[in-house]
Amino acid sequence: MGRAAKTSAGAVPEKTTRIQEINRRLILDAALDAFSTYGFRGTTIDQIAEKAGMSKPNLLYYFPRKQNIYVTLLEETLAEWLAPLADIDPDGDPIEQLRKYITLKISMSESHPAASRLFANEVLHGAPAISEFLTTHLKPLVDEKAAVIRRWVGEGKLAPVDPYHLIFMIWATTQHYADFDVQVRAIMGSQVGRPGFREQTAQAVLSIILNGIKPRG
Amino acid sequence: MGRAAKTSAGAVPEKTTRIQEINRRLILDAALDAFSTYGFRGTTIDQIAEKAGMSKPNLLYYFPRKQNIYVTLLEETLAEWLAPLADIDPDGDPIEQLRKYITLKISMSESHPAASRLFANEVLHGAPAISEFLTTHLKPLVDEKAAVIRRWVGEGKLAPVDPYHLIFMIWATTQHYADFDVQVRAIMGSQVGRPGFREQTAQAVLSIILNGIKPRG
DNA sequence: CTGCATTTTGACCAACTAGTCAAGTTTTTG
DNA sequence: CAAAAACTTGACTAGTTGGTCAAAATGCAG
Repeated sequence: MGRAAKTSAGAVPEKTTRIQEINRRLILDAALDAFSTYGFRGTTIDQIAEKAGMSKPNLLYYFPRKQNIYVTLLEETLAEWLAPLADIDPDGDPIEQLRKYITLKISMSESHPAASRLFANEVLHGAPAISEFLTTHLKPLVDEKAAVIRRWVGEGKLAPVDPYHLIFMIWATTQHYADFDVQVRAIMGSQVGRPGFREQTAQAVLSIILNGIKPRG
Repeated sequence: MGRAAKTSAGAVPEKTTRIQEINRRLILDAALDAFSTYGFRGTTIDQIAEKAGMSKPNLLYYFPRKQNIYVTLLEETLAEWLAPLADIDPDGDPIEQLRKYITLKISMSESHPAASRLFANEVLHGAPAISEFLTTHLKPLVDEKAAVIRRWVGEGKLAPVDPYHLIFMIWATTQHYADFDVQVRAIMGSQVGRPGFREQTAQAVLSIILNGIKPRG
């Protein structure tokens, strides 16, 4: 499931024209919006086509299957999503590195909420299109960084904590603000939109997690 | 959207027969399974009927609309889901109360993962069926408990922390294990099924959060 | 400006799906 | 045990939706 023959970086790139570039982008942007809101099944090709400002057959000229659009979006998102984790420097100061990581994740959650929801929805439904990616790309990267964190713990630079659960906690907490936005808004009301809300969030999250993993006498 | 005329506790209860009780339960159990896996749009009435072991018209005899099943499930889930929060004792020991709350939430996430995913999916898609519930029931309860936590902070029994963000962090972290189960399994592999995994999870989560909010000298 | 390649779309179709209906079967009740 | 009430279902319908197709419009290289 989820093989994107035409769109993946397979074999011959086939020259892309100017029009192709523009229209693919229009479609992908419209589709991200729709998929992240209504899910894969809940989104119709007509919806995407209308948002993208073109006819359905025209859209299908660029992406012959609905699945293709979806998979392309996930592929585009995943690399970007993982970059901050990869950037954790094993030789840096542990608390500082994790502070940077958490801050970046919260920032991404605010600037790309649709991407976060697209991914959340996919995983929530069993990751049919990306389960392979999870084991072949995500797991190795997490294993690598978990080893770094474990070393930091061994060196007494962090309180004894399971690195995997720490990473999950960071993911869960930061993505929560994008994925459960409606709930956050229902509870915190107008505060959410206000400038400085992200800083306040970052401050609270950092305060709890960083104090929670600081080495203890 | 989402008025469940026949199934809500509205007006006359109308005597329910033995058969009704059995079949409604069969339907709801089958539907929870399906909705939590495939989402509302991704689930067909035929699917639910087959899982429940009855014909589609028969299912529709008990729940005239697909929406009714969905809303009934959400209503059933929400009350149960909120109970642990309501149980936080304002007169208890802060750390102990929060330990109990987190432990209970992790336990629920493991024992009712489908319910957690049903709810996550609903909120992720903008909570069309329960946005009213969020503001009329959830918000007041959270406000109440947030006030308690704020008082604890004021009394120096907890480190200065925003109560709302603390609650969000607890929700996000505990529900993560149900909602992102596939991802957790892809990364932690066989460990997840093993006995004692829940205890290990609880230990890690409690360690970070409780140390993160312990009053600091 | 001409001929070929690319792009665009109206009209259409087959598959699917929520919900209906009338006619049967089973259960309950007096 | 007979009549009424409750339950069950095969066959059907109307609406939706992913995808096709052939023909028209547009862009572009020489």
